[in-house]
Amino acid sequence: MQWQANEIVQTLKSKKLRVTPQRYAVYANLLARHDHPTVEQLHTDLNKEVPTSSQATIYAALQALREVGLVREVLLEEGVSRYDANIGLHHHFLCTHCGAIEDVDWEAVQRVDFNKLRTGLKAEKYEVTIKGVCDRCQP
Amino acid sequence: MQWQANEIVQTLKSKKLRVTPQRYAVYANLLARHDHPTVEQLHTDLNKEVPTSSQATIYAALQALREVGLVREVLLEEGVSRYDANIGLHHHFLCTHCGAIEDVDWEAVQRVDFNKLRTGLKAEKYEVTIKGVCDRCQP
DNA sequence: CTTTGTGCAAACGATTTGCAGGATG
DNA sequence: CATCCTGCAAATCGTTTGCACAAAG
Repeated sequence: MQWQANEIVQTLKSKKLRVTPQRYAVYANLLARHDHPTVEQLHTDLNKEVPTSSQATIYAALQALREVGLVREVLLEEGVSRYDANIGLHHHFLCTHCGAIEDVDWEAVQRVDFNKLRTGLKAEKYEVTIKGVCDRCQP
Repeated sequence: MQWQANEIVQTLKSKKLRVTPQRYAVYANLLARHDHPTVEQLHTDLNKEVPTSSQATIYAALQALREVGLVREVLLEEGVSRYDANIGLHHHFLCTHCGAIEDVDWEAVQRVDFNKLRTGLKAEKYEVTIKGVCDRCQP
């Protein structure tokens, strides 16, 4: 998926978010990568060439983006919050060896039914987390 | 599942863990409840009547229990580590309204196959996280 | 008695907050 | 030009660590 600057700006505006360079940078970066970076990774990456955003601002940007549903938080490992601009339904694969996280297409996993979920629980959505070993970590 | 003091002691010994009152208390408490408490909840609960364990000790106990596989960490919500002495395979239900977490029997969910997992990924295990509303939070 | 665990307090790291100045619409 | 954002530094919160003493086997 390739995104153009203009689309990104329009998307932000459509959510009534002010388009600041920092916010744009955070969102564009998240759209461009697929490894669910942490705040620290974002911070390092964004400031690689030229300083663009402080940590606090990245946190604020992520929060704003999360509130309007453009970004989601991914919690798979202890003590690490990762962020994902892939909003569509998908599952996750976590390499237990190197910690890499990868999106898994929704269609790559059969649809799950909850046969005997206790009555009283109203399920709304679900997600499958698959753990295993990625190719780079295999013998 | 009702556990007797002796079983608990034997289980700990079988894992070569020294049986201290604090460790025993943490593990017995986790076995007795099913709400995946946080460290803070454990700390409060254990010291309700009589002070038994400091926070640091609870952390240490949980780590020891986790290393031998008697306890697992459950990560479903932001910034909260929960602990679970239910070691068997099971899924989780998370109430999006009140945050309650509930175990879901492995058999309550059909078995999941990964039809088109990218070649190169070797899946070892999986878990389904279901989000929705529990009965206490329904209108 | 040797080894390991406990508890306190200090240290730590990720995230949040207060606030003054700056940019956006 | 009113509103919202940024960046800095200080504050906060969960978790970890160092160390002296105590307990387990």
